[in-house]
Amino acid sequence: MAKKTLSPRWLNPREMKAWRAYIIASRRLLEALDTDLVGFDLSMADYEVLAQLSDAPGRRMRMSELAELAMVSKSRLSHRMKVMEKAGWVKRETCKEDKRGYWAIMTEKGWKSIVAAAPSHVASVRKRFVDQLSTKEQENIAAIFGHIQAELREQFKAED
Amino acid sequence: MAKKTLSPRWLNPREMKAWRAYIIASRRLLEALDTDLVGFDLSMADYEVLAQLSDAPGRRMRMSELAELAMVSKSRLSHRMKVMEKAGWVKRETCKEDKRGYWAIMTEKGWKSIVAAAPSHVASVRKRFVDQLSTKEQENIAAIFGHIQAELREQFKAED
DNA sequence: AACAAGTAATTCAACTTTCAACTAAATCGT
DNA sequence: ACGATTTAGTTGAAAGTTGAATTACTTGTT
Repeated sequence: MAKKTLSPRWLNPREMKAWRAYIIASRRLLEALDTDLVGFDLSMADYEVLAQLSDAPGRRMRMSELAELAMVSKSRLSHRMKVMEKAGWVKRETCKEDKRGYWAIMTEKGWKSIVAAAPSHVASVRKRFVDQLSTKEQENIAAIFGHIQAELREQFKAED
Repeated sequence: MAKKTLSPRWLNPREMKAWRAYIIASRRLLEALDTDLVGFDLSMADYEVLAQLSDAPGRRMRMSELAELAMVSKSRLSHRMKVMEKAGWVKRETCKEDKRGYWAIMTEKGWKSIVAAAPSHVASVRKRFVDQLSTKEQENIAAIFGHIQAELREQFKAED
């Protein structure tokens, strides 16, 4: 990868303001949302795993697919699943069609946990984020971050 | 703390789209920015610590203030400083005016490291975020996230 | 059929972060 | 000036995360 060393273009005040506002607010926001879940013994990451699993048909999903959807590494998912299995929220079953694999399965208890946590979590997301935005702003955010995400994928491809 | 259990207002499709786009893009973005720094042996968090320190007069700052500005816990800063001290990027000196405290001081080597990393980091922030936004969008982002941040502070106060 | 290459998932070891406990110094109230 | 409280910062242990190595199975090639 060739490195450009010539004259970096520093951020101008407007750019800096956008970047700092975004990064600082995001950190605080994520922090707050995580804190809001503490009472349910969940982190945002674990919530996401359970939420994805609860949406799957039969509330079961292959580990890899779950890792993908919940945006965590396979290794991390393995570790978290061990913890959540101990808590009785999920279990694992070997997969008959592909014996290398496992099904992650949400238990009744796990279902109850996520159902209990969801309203509070959604309320947090509303209060701290969604309800702070006008309709127009919501659409702008969706467009902007949709674009950034798409561009990241492109950039990733381009960098091999 | 009283808990509202009555009829949660789920997110409508527009709200959901904004929230998901934001949260997913943000994760990927932060991931990419961190990856971009790997070659400099820095994480975003460590970069932020060094950047803040390098901006301080005399490139020195009290630990607490540095923790505050870099948005990390005191404990975390202590641990990271130990690592960065071992790497020769910073050192600590007891504070004469307040003998409980310490000065975090950036070394010449640390200064060189951050100066070496900065152009690449700024280029990443540009390429992956800032340059993806129009002038108007930059202003919108600054306004929106400035507002969210302010509101978080309010909410925090209100919750004691 | 045999074997190389690829894939699913876990495990191990190193590292990072958190949380609570701790030390030492400063400040506050009386 | 005295004890009580607060503040600055560190520490150690536990929990979480990462990435490479590993195991076990599947797929593709000849």
